[in-house]
Amino acid sequence: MNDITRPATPSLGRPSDAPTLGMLLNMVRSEMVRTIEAEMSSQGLDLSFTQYLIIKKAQQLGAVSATELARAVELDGGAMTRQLDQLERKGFLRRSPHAQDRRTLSIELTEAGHAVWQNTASVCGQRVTNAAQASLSHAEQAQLLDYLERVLHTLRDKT
Amino acid sequence: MNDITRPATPSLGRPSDAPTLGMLLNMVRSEMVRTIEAEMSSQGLDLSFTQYLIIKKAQQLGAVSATELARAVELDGGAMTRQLDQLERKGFLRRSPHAQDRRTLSIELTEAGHAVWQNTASVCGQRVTNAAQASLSHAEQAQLLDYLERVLHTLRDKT
DNA sequence: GACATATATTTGCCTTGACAAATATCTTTC
DNA sequence: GAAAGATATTTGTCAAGGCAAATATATGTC
Repeated sequence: MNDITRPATPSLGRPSDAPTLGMLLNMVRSEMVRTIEAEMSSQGLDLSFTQYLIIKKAQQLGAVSATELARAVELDGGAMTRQLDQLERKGFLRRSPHAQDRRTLSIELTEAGHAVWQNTASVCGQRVTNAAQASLSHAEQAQLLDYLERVLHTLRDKT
Repeated sequence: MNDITRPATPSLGRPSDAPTLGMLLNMVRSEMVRTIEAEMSSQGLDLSFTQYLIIKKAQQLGAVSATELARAVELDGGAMTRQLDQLERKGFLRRSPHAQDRRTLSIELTEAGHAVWQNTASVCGQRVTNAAQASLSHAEQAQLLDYLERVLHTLRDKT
């Protein structure tokens, strides 16, 4: 019965039940997220992947507004407010009023925030990222990133 | 100030603020999901990406249990129950008792389910997948999938 | 065969993120 | 400079998914 429902595929291509790009992205991403969170947890650091990204970006960008940060990590503004609440409660960042624009916040890592990034979070991220790509040569790793960037731009520009 | 906080990166590597693998996967995946959902919506088909995957898998696998289906699309069992509720309500699939095991359900696409997959959902998925990979040659597309599969297996086996 | 253990499905609870409305504050236009 | 429109943040609401408990049924052990 399977022979009938499965239309003859050109036998040179990939098997018809091989994971497609969307499915694969789904799986690789969630596996990677899980692993990074587990790695941080094993170091006694209780951070979600989203919070990991926020701290990373905050560290890269220095003082930024919530909106800029939200754009940088592709997170909804409302969700960002709540994540900032949590990260502020944990003592990793600080909201201060913006000098020129009273609507805007200036968000910055605290000392504890910088420390947690340098000593733990970035290390966990690096370790997992390296482990994930361990079966690829350096050239292949670069190619993978390049392909993904090209796919991203194609999806955004065209469609 | 930025010059200080940003440690000198080997200038041959990628710029230190270039998106990393995790971030890129995040972005590409969500863009792809959004685009497929938009494509289906434009065809008058109201399906989430998760539901798209469930129908796709159900179509590939024929009659399956909820647990098998859940594993196939990497979805929690509880979440699967609720998705099946919705898809059953929409008339795209059917739950019947399993002949040998009274704990288990046998899940199968209805005629409407098969039709919606063949005529609309799979077409939308194909269109978006192709568009996403349009800037890659066929060889590069195959390589991208291969890299992602290798990354996935590395993450799963090792760590 | 009774009992302990394992598995399938469902349900409740909780957290997260998207979306929209509310509020406060710029910015532009006249 | 007042009104209209744009932008930043917060809050409410909702749907989705993960986890754990509940229930029903199989399976393995003695």
